[in-house]
Amino acid sequence: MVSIKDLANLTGYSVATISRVVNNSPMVSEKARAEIEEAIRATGYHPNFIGRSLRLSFSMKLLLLLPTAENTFYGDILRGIEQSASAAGYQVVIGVTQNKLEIEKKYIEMLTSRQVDGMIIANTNMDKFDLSRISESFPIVLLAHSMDGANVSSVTIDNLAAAYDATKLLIDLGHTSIGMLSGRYYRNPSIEREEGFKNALKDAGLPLNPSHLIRTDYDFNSGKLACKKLMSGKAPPTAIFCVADSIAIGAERYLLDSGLENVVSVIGFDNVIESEYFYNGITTVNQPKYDLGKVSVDLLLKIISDKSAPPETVVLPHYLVERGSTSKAR
Amino acid sequence: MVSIKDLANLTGYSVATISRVVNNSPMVSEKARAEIEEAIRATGYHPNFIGRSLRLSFSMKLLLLLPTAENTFYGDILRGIEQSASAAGYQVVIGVTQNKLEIEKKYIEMLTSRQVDGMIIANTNMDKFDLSRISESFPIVLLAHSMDGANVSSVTIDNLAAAYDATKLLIDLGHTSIGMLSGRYYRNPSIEREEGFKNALKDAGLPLNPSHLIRTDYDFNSGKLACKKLMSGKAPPTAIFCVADSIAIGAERYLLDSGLENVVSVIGFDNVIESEYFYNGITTVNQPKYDLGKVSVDLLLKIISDKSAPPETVVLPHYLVERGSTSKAR
DNA sequence: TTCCGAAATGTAAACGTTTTCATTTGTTTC
DNA sequence: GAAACAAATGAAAACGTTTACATTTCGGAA
Repeated sequence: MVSIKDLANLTGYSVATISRVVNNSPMVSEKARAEIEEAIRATGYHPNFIGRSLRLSFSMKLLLLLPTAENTFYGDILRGIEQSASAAGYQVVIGVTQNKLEIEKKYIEMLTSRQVDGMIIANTNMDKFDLSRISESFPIVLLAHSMDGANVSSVTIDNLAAAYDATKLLIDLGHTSIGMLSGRYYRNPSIEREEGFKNALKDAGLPLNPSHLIRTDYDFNSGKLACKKLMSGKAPPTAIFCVADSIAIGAERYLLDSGLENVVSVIGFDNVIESEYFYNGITTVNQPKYDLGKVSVDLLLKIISDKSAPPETVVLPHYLVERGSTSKAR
Repeated sequence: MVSIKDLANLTGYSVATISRVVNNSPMVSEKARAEIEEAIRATGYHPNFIGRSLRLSFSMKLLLLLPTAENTFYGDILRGIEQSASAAGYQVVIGVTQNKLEIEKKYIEMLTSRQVDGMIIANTNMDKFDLSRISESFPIVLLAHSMDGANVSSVTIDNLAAAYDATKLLIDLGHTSIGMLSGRYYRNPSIEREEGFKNALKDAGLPLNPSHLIRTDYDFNSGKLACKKLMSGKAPPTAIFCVADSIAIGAERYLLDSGLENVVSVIGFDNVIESEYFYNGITTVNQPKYDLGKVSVDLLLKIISDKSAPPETVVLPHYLVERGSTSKAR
């Protein structure tokens, strides 16, 4: 592989001058520049980024940690992230953890071993202690969720309020028996959304039947099964708040298959593209996905440039999107 | 940041011995190992991967280039890729190009600048010349598509045959007026699928109405609009072959909205999860997504370990999945 | 011509590793 | 106690950059 040293030997200039040409420094004569550029072309030289990173001690790379690549929720987020990152000259690399702590730790090493300058975490299996410790030494930002008691920056919506609003919509439609399909892992943002759900019921003076709260995985099939379980109980609810659109779609699918789609209302969360086109549409809570991504990067870059800045939480607005999956109780 | 040198000063051992401990070399006394490990714990030392990469001249990282992060098609693929890669001790980083050549080139630099050891490309805007040139010097594999005339390895299904089979299914159902929604960018795999489509029509002695072939983007809304256009012509087809499930779902949505779902059959391509649950299901061509990913990595690693190996094309089997979106012509 | 200042170029160290080769230390054998 | 050998350790170079500082070159002014 041809290096700066080879170009130096080839052209008779020193490595310093070659480096200056490569980096467009003005301090080099036209003659030298021309000769060296010609040599670069002739040899097919490419600067070695590893050598550069080592010398400069930063990589201009950001790591985005995703639990899965199968959720369209992250598509828009990623666009926002890439927009902000590339505007600042950073490259984004993505790591998918499959929700496994061990894979997550592998990726964290990219941070600790200086392969990336900072990290955005979309979902973590670590606890608040791990997270706080990492955040002390390295720039990280939590995306679309937060962690109680952890000393770490995050960009999120107000999940509690959003879940409250969603549940309130069902209540306002006249429903009095309302169930919830929540996340299997008992952590944010599921915790907060359960909280908002329960608060809304309480404020309306409605009871929560314990068997009406089921925890499941964030995918279509799990949602379908969980809904089946919910509806097979002895006093099934007439409305269901789902912690994610993927679950809501699974639930609606079950209802459609059972001919219950007009009897039972379903509301989801996230406003992913499928919720728009599935059947008559899934009513849902919109998260500002693009902005969540964009703001995360902005915050991360701020932390990178000022390591001593205290952790900060940014809350972005949410809103309800009413579609065909919700209707008046009858 | 604490380095091996700091540990050397701290413990009194040389950097060589520290390095040996870090890398679990057996050539180090129990005493030294214990002392050094203690120092590592105390200082919170993490090996710097950049320094290591520079010295070793490989990064143990693979780059996966995706056109978008919004297609669930890539979820399974990624799982296959990660499975094979991590089994071999490699890490996978993902770059999303948004289908923009300039972003793609940025990521290609990660290869040429030695930040990754090899690259899997799921979709490219480069031409066969670019691709052949890169493939000459760096390990790359094309995933789920190939490029005619390019001297580059690829792992794919037989797109021509698959499209032929899909079209044949419609023909066997008695349809004689068949349209196609293809990809906007006239390149593989759209080209091959159009070819298979046309061949099937020809073999059945059916004419292709030129206005029945529409090229559009790979997403829901584009599919919906394209279908509308297709059905608004003066002699609309009774069956539609779509180059991707995302398009097929958009098309089926339009048909549902127009009350045509029982009149017009739709077949998609890829067998993504949504095609299973959308309405009565979308008939489609299954691609072995997990295996496509797995085999890509295996092939890439082979190329990495033997740079002089000639490019190779691996063809994996496909099959049809019949669901509710197709029915007998009437 | 000589001198001066600016512009161009070069030297060498540094970033954090790994590893070859040399050296030291420790153990065994006579 | 010396010789022989194995085990443990260390010194130093190398990977490919960038850059502070030193040196050379070049015009122009005196």
